[in-house]
Amino acid sequence: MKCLDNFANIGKSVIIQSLGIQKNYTEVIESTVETIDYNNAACINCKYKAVIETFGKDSRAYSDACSTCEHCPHKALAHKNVYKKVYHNEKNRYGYRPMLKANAIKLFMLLHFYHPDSNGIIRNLDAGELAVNVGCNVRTIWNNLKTLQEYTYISYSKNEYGLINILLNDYENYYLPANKGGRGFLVVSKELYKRLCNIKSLVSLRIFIRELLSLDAPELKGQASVDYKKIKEIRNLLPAYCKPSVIKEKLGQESDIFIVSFKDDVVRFQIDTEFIPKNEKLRVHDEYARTLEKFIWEFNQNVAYVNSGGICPDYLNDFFSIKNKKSAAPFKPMLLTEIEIDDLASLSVHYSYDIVVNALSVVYREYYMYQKTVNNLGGLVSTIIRSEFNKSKKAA
DNA sequence: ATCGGCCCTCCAATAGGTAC
DNA sequence: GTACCTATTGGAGGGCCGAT
Repeated sequence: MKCLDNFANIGKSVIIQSLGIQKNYTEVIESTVETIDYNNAACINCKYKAVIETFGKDSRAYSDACSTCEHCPHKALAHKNVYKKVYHNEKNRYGYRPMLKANAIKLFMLLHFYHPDSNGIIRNLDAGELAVNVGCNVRTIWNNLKTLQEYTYISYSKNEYGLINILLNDYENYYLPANKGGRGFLVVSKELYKRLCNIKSLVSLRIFIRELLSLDAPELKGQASVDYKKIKEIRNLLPAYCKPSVIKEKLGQESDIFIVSFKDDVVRFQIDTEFIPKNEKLRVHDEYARTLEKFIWEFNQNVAYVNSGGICPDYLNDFFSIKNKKSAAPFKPMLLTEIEIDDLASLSVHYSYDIVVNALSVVYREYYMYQKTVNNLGGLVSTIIRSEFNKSKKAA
């Protein structure tokens, strides 16, 4: 029985594709800005007011007058409401793949818990075990693997022992920064996943996972536990047959993730505090800190062994590389402070654990091996990560 | 391979909203 | 009020999906 990770990172783009792309819609965002009030007594006979009223906005006179007014001691400010129309087109933003059925969604999410490597490859999965975790028949697993491959979510093959090897097609994009086309990822704990698996209806699953994404939106900083949605907004996320009555019926069913209530055409979602995205991230942070400590400890255990000619285990290859041997200096242990571990754990939540450990190996080879002091390990590691992203973009 | 159930489409009836 | 249009609802039925 392969062990599931306690947490999985799942790309937001692929989640949204699997749930179905939202219909295009426009949103009017209202905000207030402070502007200079020219009805103010001091302005009435002012030259600059006259200039602003007379000259075009692209003229020199106009812009000079504006900057004069900006610094005028007599100016009075007024609040003005501005409306901005924002167009939403998810197909452009997230890309398109055919949407999935409930068991396919569950299977796809489950795969992320089998610690894919940095290329998104997972080896030697047992179909029967997947079936137990999804809560379906083995044949359903095989059928859905086929579907997932057909829809280009994954590639897979069966080896001579009947075990499955998987490639998560978009995995590398999950961790790209926004300016490189990354759309971020959702942190899902094993416990949350299990509860999602308890949701039988496809419509409910779509609504609730969308709600998890909403609560993870950057403007909420992932802290909110309550969200309101109009039935109409929910309809936009669903196939056309999902009339308000259908939605209400599906949301009426028990859920152990959200408490749902209605008022007129507004639905109130309240998430179990345990599963607030922010809390999921706090817990995964603690887990990464523990894992890093263990990693450093194991690493140091290997230093003496490798120095005396022992062969290092595969997962430490990046640290004990042949390149280092040429320097003839013996390998040195790594001693990290609690704060440094904490910083690295935070970066792992942001960029993924593997990427951080890989960057740490760069620090080891280029700094620690030469006894160079590192004042701000977190800063250095994130600089290395960002430059890696830039490199990979040039290569592509 | 087959069968049942659920997802989804289609359609008609009704309710609600707006212009005259 | 009437005419017209849109939104919503419920139901019938097709067909695909998932389970055996």
